[in-house]
Amino acid sequence: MYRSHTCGELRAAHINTEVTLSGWVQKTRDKGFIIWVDLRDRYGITQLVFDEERTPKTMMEEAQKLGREFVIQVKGTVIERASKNPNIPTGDIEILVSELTILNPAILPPFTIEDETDGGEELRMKYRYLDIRRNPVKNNLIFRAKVAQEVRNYLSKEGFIEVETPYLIKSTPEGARDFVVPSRMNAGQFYALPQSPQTFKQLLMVGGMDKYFQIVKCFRDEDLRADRQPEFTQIDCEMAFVEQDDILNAFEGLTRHLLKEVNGIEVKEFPRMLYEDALRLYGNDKPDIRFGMQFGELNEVAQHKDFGVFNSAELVVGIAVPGGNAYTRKEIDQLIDWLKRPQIGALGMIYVRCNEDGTYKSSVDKFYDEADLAKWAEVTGAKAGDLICVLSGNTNRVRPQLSALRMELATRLGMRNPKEFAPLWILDFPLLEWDQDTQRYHAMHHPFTSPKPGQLELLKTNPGEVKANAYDLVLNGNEIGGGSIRIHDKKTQALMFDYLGFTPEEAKSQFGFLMDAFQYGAPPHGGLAFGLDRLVAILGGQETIRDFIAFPKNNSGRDVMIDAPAPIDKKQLEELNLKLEL
RNA sequence: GGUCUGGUAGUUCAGUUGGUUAGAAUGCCGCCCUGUCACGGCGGAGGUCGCGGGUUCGAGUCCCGUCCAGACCGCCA
Repeated sequence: MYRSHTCGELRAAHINTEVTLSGWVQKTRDKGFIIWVDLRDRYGITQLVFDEERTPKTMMEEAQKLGREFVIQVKGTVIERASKNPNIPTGDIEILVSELTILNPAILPPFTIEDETDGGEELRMKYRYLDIRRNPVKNNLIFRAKVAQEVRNYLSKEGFIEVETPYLIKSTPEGARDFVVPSRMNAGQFYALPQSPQTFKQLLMVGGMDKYFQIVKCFRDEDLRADRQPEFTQIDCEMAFVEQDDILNAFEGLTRHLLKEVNGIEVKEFPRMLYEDALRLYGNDKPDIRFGMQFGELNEVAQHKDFGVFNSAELVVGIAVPGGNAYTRKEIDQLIDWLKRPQIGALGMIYVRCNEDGTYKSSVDKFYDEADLAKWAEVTGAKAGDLICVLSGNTNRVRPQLSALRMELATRLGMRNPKEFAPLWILDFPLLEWDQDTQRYHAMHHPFTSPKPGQLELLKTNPGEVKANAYDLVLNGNEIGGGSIRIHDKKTQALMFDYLGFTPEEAKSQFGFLMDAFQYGAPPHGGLAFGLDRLVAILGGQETIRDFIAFPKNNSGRDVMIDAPAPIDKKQLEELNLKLEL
């Protein structure tokens, strides 16, 4: 028996108990006459004690040699500490060791195994197994397991069946780049790893599994971000015989369950906002509504004077920054520089100071008088002491720019409290999106999304106007889930592929199996998928998803621990009928 | 594909206008220490300044190239 207790559970009540503990040496404090060893495992830290009076000399010497991260086993007696440590749960007791076994010595770790480690990102990833011993990472993984467990609890209770779908599937040109796997038995042919189990879950609906879910890995061969990994996990869900409201209610229920069970927070009914309103009021389709600073469109109150910049703009729009009047000229200039960086790309910014005495001072006083500026303040909701920031130009460019400014300022003002949760449904996404590169429409969500009832005809005349039965769940400015009511009849699906520029042959070869299935009695269905990594990070109050993934990839898509990807040898290439040209 | 930031001791970082022997903290090693828990004290070891080239009497420092890491834009149905 390696252990009778964990390193986190012994208390004053256990005093005089004989125990066996195993774990890692966190730290030794050698005072000469007495040696303390902090023994650590997943559950906590328990202090071991060796001293001149009570410990045999040979064991004393052995204890002196213990190094950080040695794996040891001890037998001993729980005793009361002479001086207690109120900072840890086991701080009232210590173990007077009677037997010490070194199960495995350890070389020095390249960084300290502590909450505030001295290790940089790269080292931590290379020695991820050491990083996982640290509380912040360990707790994140435990937190993730808790979320996944609660997802299963809730959905199972609601009658959902977890079904696994294949990872080796077929490449399709729509959407993200596929990860591709060569087939040895079928020379010159390739599987693709799924970007999502989309078509399979729809086929499960045709198969009569009317409530399906799966916690599943998905793969997209695109560049990474702090919140984007090439392989990531979705909570993938689908239901048959449902309308949009049924789906929204079902997964609002799941989200509310998670917030309650995981974060201990009760949230009221989630607000619902139309896509076009989100763009108009917040400049993007995933607004953070923990704070205000809504957009005020100023065309009507700013395009009647001789200011050419505004007059020629498609959109003049501003936000009121609470307390922003306190910014110095220099700070405002820095803000403008921030906006002008290529990543944001704004051409400039007009600002209005809302003085405490009710007067206004703007960077465009030459063109606008107090009455004009008062109207701007009214439209943007600016109060005395605020700063109105105004951008103008092409609507599709200005909205994201002002949105970036809104988020940046809210972050600086501490208005994005990670302990606060503001979920929000975004509804009625456009079905199609114009793609400049290919000069055609492509599906904004995916090609299986159904148009709003009665809008099919509009596809022929105004494709960009067609709204979809598509919805996103947004939490604190992050898209945590998205889905749609699907097309479930062959005719409509064929029509969609046609509008998306597929020839009937292409549609048949790529998605024939789906359209075939639709002929055999496909029920109306729809669903949604949550990004689990991101959801867990947000529920955990953090920005980056990497520390909620046990073994994440770095910025270049590499696993620096196992050093993957890596070349394969000639024999493997030959078996796969592959030749490299490098 | 692009923009920006960084790469100096095991680790995290500092290093001035280019100028003698490249520093600090922490970790590590040794000795000491009668209740530590961020233990303390004394001493010690530890460096291809990412790599390659250039400018210069002289380069960690300036220039060019390159590699690596991070953040972002494009991309992510």
